[in-house]
Amino acid sequence: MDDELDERKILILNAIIQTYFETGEPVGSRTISKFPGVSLSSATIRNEMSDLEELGYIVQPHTSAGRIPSDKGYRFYVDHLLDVKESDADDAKDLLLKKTEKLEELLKQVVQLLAKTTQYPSVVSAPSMSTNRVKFVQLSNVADDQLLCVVVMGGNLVKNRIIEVDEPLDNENLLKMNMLLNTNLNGLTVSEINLELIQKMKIQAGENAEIVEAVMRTVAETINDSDDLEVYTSGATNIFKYPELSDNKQQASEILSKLENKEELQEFIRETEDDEELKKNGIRVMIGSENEMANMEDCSVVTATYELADGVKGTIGIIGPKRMDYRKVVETMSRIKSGLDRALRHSED
Amino acid sequence: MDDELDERKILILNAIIQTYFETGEPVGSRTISKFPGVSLSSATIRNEMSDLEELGYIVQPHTSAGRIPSDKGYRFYVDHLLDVKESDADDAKDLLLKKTEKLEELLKQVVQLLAKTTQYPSVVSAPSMSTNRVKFVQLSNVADDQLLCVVVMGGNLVKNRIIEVDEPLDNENLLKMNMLLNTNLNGLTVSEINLELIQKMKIQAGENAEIVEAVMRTVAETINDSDDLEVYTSGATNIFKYPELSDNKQQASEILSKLENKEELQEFIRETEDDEELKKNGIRVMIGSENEMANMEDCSVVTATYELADGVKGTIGIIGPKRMDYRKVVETMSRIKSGLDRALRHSED
DNA sequence: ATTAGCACTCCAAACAATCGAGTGCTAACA
DNA sequence: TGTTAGCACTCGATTGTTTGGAGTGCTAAT
Repeated sequence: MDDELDERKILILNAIIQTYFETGEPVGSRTISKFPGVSLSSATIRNEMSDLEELGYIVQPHTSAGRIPSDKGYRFYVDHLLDVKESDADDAKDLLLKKTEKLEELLKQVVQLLAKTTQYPSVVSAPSMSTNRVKFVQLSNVADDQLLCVVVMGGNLVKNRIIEVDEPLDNENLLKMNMLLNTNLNGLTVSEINLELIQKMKIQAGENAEIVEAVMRTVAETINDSDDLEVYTSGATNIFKYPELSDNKQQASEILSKLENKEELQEFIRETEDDEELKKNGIRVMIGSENEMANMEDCSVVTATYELADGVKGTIGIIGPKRMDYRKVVETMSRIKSGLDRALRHSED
Repeated sequence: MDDELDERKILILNAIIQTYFETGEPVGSRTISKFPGVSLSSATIRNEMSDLEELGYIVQPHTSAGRIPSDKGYRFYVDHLLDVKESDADDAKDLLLKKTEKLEELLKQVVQLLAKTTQYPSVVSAPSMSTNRVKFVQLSNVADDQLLCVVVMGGNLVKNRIIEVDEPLDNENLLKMNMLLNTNLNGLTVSEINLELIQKMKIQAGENAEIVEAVMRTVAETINDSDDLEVYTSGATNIFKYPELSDNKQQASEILSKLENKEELQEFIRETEDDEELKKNGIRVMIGSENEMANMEDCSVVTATYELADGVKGTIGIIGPKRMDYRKVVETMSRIKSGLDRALRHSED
């Protein structure tokens, strides 16, 4: 794929993209001829541009307009022309991720930081539960007919639920129950907690098996509960900074809706996790219609995956116009990703 | 204030507002002359309109255009012309508020329901903590150097936090601590938990007072923690349905930003809670610049307060264009408010 | 007191004219 | 042979002009 472009075409393509990034306007041959490093007449450039267009790297919105990069052009830029500064380890000190113990709070901070730094709408998904392991379970009597069930998962993700019961459990039984729950559930992943296991535990429970079963089922539910599988967003209104996304009300509305619809967003961002067409530093760039989501042709999406514990992954991402400062975005994401990884590893010890 | 408008002026004002609600266009005298119930010539109407304008109930965008209601006009409409059907008690069955035990989930459902029903951006604030009372506190060992602190407040609002400790607490001390915490904190409001109290508890703690103090402080922090004071929003993108709010990108962006900025939103929505200029059914309508917030001149805000327990209040609200279906909104809010009140009262028993 | 009639205003939409940035092509040039 | 100057041409954007119509205020008749 490289060989279809000679040195000079690459130079010009780069100049076009750089200029377009700055102005957002189609760029013409004369502009390029004045671009630093290019010393060719506009006529020559026109010829080269004509070739580049034929090869599909740039397009003309209409005759007698300048050229803008096509998705293929952007792709080439991202793959070959973008030199990302490796993030200094020390560099991450400006991250200022407060040592909060709650994952939710941490992620909220991260998404805000991401949005503020990049100036693009940002998304952070909480790590998927499916491979996360139970660390601690506890039932407590909080009222006569209410039990509080608290579950701590890896990464100190805390889930809780109030369970209504018909008759109160006395302290002795509660203690037994807690023992039973912890011995059986500790270290298990969500998917390993199934009816079969509950059945097994019920038998172990002995005497008050009935209550046990009901409670157990709710505990399992609580752990499986994906309501907490939050997606955090921030800076959605940044799209108004980019006319190509917000001039068209229809489109602006679509994008904002997508950002508001957590379920869809979750699903979408998840898809990118295991995809292995990753770019350097584990950061994935999707340009325009490479993203198969509807109404997203004019957007690029950059995502990165962070890891909480072995296999427990979450994603951070931004959505912006195709004319995006990819370098800054990739560098920022890379920094934040590693900051996050570090913060999580720390809290994991 | 009533007496400055005679029967006929009211009739015409009403016709203007009704028509304007439908069309969104300035309405002229001829249109009104054909309005059901009005049998006057356009010329007569013009005279009346001229008076209404002088009195400030309607305005003319420019000479030779029709009239639109002013804030004062809307206010009159809302105060005197709007007959709200009292919400049938049974009527609320369509509410379908699932009996979720977690307040957060309930509120998320409510805000979505509100947005879906009204088609306006909706906001629901979690009840203010300040007057809420501690119901149950528990510390547990979750790892060698980590304690889990769980606090259940009125309305089953659960807060939790991981506390890092230098040395583990043995079971006996943990038990003592839990006793201490519950005896001292139970039934207290957030504001009653202060340094003085902590000091008192420290003395009671006896031997391992040091750890106790540190932990206690964190517990107090956890309870006071207002991070959980969530505001839920839904349907923000509905503003695109109303050209008067979204045609101007600047304004659209402002409104959406406000909806995204939870802190500001929280503060704003709180202000309306204790204000006693309430309308029928405890629902408050703010029209245009009655709301002193910047960039909200073209919006109306309708809020209602729900009550969790004695004095523990939260707010639900919608933001829409001044040309809003006030009747439907007020009725919907009224229904949802009472549905919510009922659901909460139930979970409180 | 009401209304028909009329002159007047002013926005919005349609249309026309102009400008200029940019192109492709050709012919001259190093 | 690759580069460049020059030129005719295209086409969107901008600006100005015209026109139509909805609406008003005022006056005079009922």
